Order: sequence, then structure tokens, then C-alpha cells
Amino acid sequence: MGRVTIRDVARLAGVSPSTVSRVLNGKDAGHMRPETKERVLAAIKALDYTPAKAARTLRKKKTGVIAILLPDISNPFFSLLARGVAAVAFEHGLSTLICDSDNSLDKENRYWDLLRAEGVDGVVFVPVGQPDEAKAHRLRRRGVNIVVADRRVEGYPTVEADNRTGSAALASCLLSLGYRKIAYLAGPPDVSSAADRLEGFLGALREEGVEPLAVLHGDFTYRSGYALARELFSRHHDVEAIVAANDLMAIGALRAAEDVDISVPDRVGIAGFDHVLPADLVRPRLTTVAVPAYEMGEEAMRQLLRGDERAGRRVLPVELIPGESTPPRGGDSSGETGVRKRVRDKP
Amino acid sequence: MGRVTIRDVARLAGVSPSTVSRVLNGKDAGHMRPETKERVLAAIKALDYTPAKAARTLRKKKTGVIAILLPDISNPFFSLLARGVAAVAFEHGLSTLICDSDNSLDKENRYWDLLRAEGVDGVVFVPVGQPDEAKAHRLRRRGVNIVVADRRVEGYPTVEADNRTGSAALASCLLSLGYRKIAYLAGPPDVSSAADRLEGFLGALREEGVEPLAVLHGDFTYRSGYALARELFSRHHDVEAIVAANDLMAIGALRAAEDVDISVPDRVGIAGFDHVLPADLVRPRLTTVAVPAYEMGEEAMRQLLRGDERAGRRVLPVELIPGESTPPRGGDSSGETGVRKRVRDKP
DNA sequence: CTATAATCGGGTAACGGTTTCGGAAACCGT
DNA sequence: ACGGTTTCCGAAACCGTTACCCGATTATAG
Repeated sequence: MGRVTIRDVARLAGVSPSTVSRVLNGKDAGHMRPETKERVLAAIKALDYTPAKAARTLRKKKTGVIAILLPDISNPFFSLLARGVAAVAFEHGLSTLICDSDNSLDKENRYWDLLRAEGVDGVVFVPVGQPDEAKAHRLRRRGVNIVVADRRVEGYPTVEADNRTGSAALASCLLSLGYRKIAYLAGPPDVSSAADRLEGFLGALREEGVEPLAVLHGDFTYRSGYALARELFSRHHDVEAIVAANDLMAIGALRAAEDVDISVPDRVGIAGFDHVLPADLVRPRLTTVAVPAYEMGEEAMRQLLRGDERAGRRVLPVELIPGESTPPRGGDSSGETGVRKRVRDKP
Repeated sequence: MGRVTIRDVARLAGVSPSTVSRVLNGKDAGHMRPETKERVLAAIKALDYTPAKAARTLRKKKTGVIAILLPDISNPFFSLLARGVAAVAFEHGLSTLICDSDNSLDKENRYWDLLRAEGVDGVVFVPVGQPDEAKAHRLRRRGVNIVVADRRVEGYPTVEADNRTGSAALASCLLSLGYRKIAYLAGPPDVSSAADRLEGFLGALREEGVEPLAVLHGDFTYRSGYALARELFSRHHDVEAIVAANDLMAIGALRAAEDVDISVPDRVGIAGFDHVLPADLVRPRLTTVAVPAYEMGEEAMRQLLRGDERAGRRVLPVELIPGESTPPRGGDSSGETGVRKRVRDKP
């Protein structure tokens, strides 16, 4: 009572296995009588036959599986991105293998080995910091497409958000609201999106002749946001605004302020980046920059399907979301609050 | 320049493919000269050979892939659970296919078809409501193990949290804090975990002769929590506490209270369930019940590996986490606040 | 009515591993 | 030295599907 094979179907339909295969693969154009096709289809249904994927893969050298390799699936930003990838893959009849490298370069590398053995058709890759070139490269050699999402890696096609412009817009917004003594809680320096956000922010400040009060590096976690903010408060009693490289760190800073009895937003303004958490999870509502994580996943997957092997770089627009955590301060309130500004990358 | 096959390795090592296969599968115990094994290993390394999984699968009828089918990967509860599953699977050399049914029964069913074709070795299943028996059943017939996690389905081995006991403990806690006019925001009635929480809660209330002020059904989202709470406030001005079936709905209720100028926790207490969001994302800190989502995933995967086909039911303990959102009220404050109570299921 | 295409569909060999079977060589006791 | 075990390993079949090559049948033309 083994599995139903293509031969069983062929026997029942009174045709050869080749014919069944042709029906299965739509290779019947001009090569099959409609009635034959009908018989085959009927037999397939009667036997409740499903082709064995392994056999098909072996023959066709295509698995119909793509992978997404990311640092942490329980981070809402990445899980949204993963959903975008999976949705597009599903539309195209592809299965998605989600690999969680758990923020560890070692685990990431082990996953590359696994993906090689698995024989995936493509990979959407969100690297932990700067990846081990060699591992991914061996897959590419085999003609497996790889698209890097959210972060840049030299020589790979990339889909990312316009972090630089978004961050610059956030900086301009704060300046126009009257903030001057601004501290920045950055992400890991080796993550390109974190670096872009930092540079965009500092660039816009300096264009107005403003120097940041301090720049501290964290790791995108709530915990590190809290710790850095505590440190900041103990050293700079005059800080007017804290801008974090993502929302989680910003919320950490919010709680730190609370714990040292510094009122937000009255004494210090706080802003974040990402906007993937349910909009008003925290109060005051956070000023932030919306990054289209889901769309980034979709776009990365589409890029993968397109197979543009030339290392193209697609940059998605972000949107400044002013919130109550950064009200106008002091004299210069140029009426920017409450207005949604759409920021696009220059062509 | 095709792929490196087992024959290439055999040729280089001067042995037959069978021998290479034996080395690969550890079938060499007392059946191979160490020097032969050495030669094979050297050849494998020299050619950078990786066995083709498809071919292996075809012969062995095991894919080395398990799937987790869940309603929404961007819900932190499920992504934690998924991480638990994947971690245990990874330890055992299995790949994990994450399938996001997007809270749609239709998509869930399409995934069952896909999983059947894919030939997965097992499935950890978090159903959307009550699932279509037939689909999953066809897989079981083929000897594929299925373990249901977080929710119960008749006839399937299950790993779930002790929702009933946890919810009862929460009710007792609120009663002992002096709350009497309590409204409950429940989850979907056809989801067993939601039903258990509701029943456990009401049971404990009634044991003390207390009837709930109201029971409203939502769908576990922030949005539905907000809407239900607004409705509640407009109908029952005397509500003393709102208990939601999960944290997201509780936070929705929190915001609703804010928007109608009802202060929390001074005028109304609020409690949730799950405790998977970063602990102090919201203020006041939510009273809730911690559900071990990650451990539930681990346990489900272990159950899958064990292959206990008799529909066992494993129940994991939960823990009451008192927060600032439900301070003692009125006269009867029996000093329960701030104490962590560990709740276990009865053996 | 035959020559010739066009159409339809069967046969067979891969694909890259694992497994079974059995043969050769080595080892053993007598 | 000889029969019997054991150890080690090769030959060949097999897993279920698709690709390729042709032969058979029918339609079209001459």
C-alpha cells in the first residue's frame, strides 16, 4: 500500500507515464487530444494523486523552495519582512524556508551549509552584521540567486529602505521644532542600515551647523536603548532630544527617562525609526520614520524571481511620522507638527 | 561542470559509490577499514561535496523537513513559538518550513496541500479556529505526524498552556484585590485557548458568587480590544476592571480608557494574558499571565520527534504576573500585589 | 490512393543517491 | 591445508519523475 505514483495514474487512465507527466506540466499544447487529457485528469482525481516533489526535483534540478535567512524572526520588523517574502513566493507556487540565525554569525553560516544541501532555488538574506562572503558565494556559484534585504552587502543585489533620507528628514524636523541639544542612540556600526541612519542624521544636523550632543552605539534592543539612555542622562543633564536608530531603543529610552523622573516630552523629546509596532503601543505616541518592511520583503522576493544578477540596488521610500513625543520646543516652532511628510529618494 | 556527485567522490577515492554512501550514513561500524573511510573523507573534502537532498529523499522517503503551520508569524506569540520549534528541529538536523496561514482557513487548507506535495516529515500545527479535518487527515494517513500547539483539536496530540488554571488564578487575584464589577474581553469562541481562558475565569468568579459585568468577544487584535472597550464604557459606567484574553486586546482597552478619559488604574483596572511583548512596553505595567510560548514550541517539536501518535495532551504551566494596572481596590487588599505566584496544572 | 506532414503519445534513459545481495579476501581453528 | 566465518566492498536494482527520441496514427495534399 505504498504511495500513489505516476504509473498508477497512467495505468488507470490507460496512457503512459510520459503522458501523465505532460498533463502535469502543461506541456500538452498541440501535443495531446483533449479527451486524453480529460482521462488523465480524472484518474489523478480518482486516485488523489500528488506528484512526489523529491523525484521531480531530482529530475528538474529545481526545488520550488526559496529561503529567507534573517537574524530574529521574533522581531516584528523581520517577521513583517518575512511575510512579504512568503506572500509573493506563495503566489508563484514557491515554498519559503524561514531560517532564524538568532543574531549569530555562526548559526548563519551553518544555515548556509544547510541551504546548500537543501538545494534552494533562491535566498532572501538579511545578514547579521557583515557576513562571511565565502559561504554565500559557494551557493551563487551554483546559480542560486541571492538578494540582500534591509542591509547592504558588497556585490549583491539589494533592497533597502531610504534610511539616509528618512533620517535626514527626521533631523530637519527636530531642528525646525526647535531642538538643538540632540543625542543619537545608534545601531551596530557594521550594519549598513544603522550606519545610514546615523550618517543621514548627522549630515542634516551639520548642514545647519549643529553638532550632536552625543552618539552612543547600541544593538537595536529595548534593553540597550534603556541602558544607553541612562548613561546619557547621567552625563548630559541638558539633553533636549534623544533620537534612536529604531523604535525599540526609543522605547527603552522612554522608560529610562521615566525611571530618572525626566518627563517626556516636556523636558526631553524622543524619536525612533521603523514604525512596525502597533501604532500607539506607547504614550506619548512616538515620532518615528515608517519603514515599509512588508513591501521590502515583497520587493526582495520579486527581485529574486526576476533574477537580476547584476548587483542592482533598490531603495524604498520611507515616511516621517510626527508624534507627540517631540512637540515644538522653545521659540522656533515653524508649524511642522502633525503634518505627514512623504520622503522619496532622489532618482 | 555539473554538480559533484557521489560517483565523482567514489572515483577520486578509488572506491564504489556504495562505500561513499556508507561513510555518509555512518553505516561503517565494524564494516569498514579505517583507511578506506579516511580516503573517502579526504575525497569528500577535496571536492567540497554535498549530497543532493532530493536524491536521498527519493530513496529514503524522509525529507528532513518539518513544517509549522500558524495563523500569523508577525504576532510575537506565534513567532516565539516558531523559534522554539525551529531551535529543536535544527538541533536534530531538520529544516523548518514556516507556513503563515494569515488567519485564513482557505490559505490554511492550501498549505495542507502544499505540505502534502512537499512531503514533510511532520507538522506542528496552530490552527485557525477549528480546522478542516479532512485535509490534515490525508497527511496522517501517510504516516506524517502532526502535533497541535496552543490550541486543541479533537484526536490530535496537543501541547498547550494551562489557560484554565492561569485564568482562574487571575480571577482569584482580582477578587482578592477587591474588584467585583469585572468585564471580560474574550477571544474567538472556536479557539480552544480562548474558550479555556474564558471558562477558567468565569468559573473562578462564580466560585466566589460573582457574576461578570459583561463578556464580549473579540479576535485577539489590538483593534478589537479598543473597540470592545469603547462599547463597554458606553454601556457600563460602573466597570471596575477589564480583563482581556490576551495582552494586545488589553492594551487596546488601555487606549480606549485613555480616549474617554477614564484613568487606569485609578478608576478601572486592566489585565491581559500572554506576556510575550517586552515586559514594560506599556505603562502602567500590565497585570498578565505569562505563557511559555517558546517552550511550547520546543515541547511540540519534541513530541513530534517522539512520534507519540496516541493523542496525548501536554499542558505547560503558566505564571501569574501581577502589574501596576490592577492595584488593590477598596477595602479588601489582602497583600497579594507584587508577589509572583507560580501556577501548575494538577497531575 | 499514396506520399507527406502534422499530431499524438509510448519507451527508455537519466537524475543522484541508498540498499540488498553476494563475492573476494582475510582470519580462524584444527 | 582446508572448511567455515567474518570483514570489507562492488554491482546492480531501485526510488518517482521528466526529457528526449521515435514510432504510430491521423489529417492534408498531390
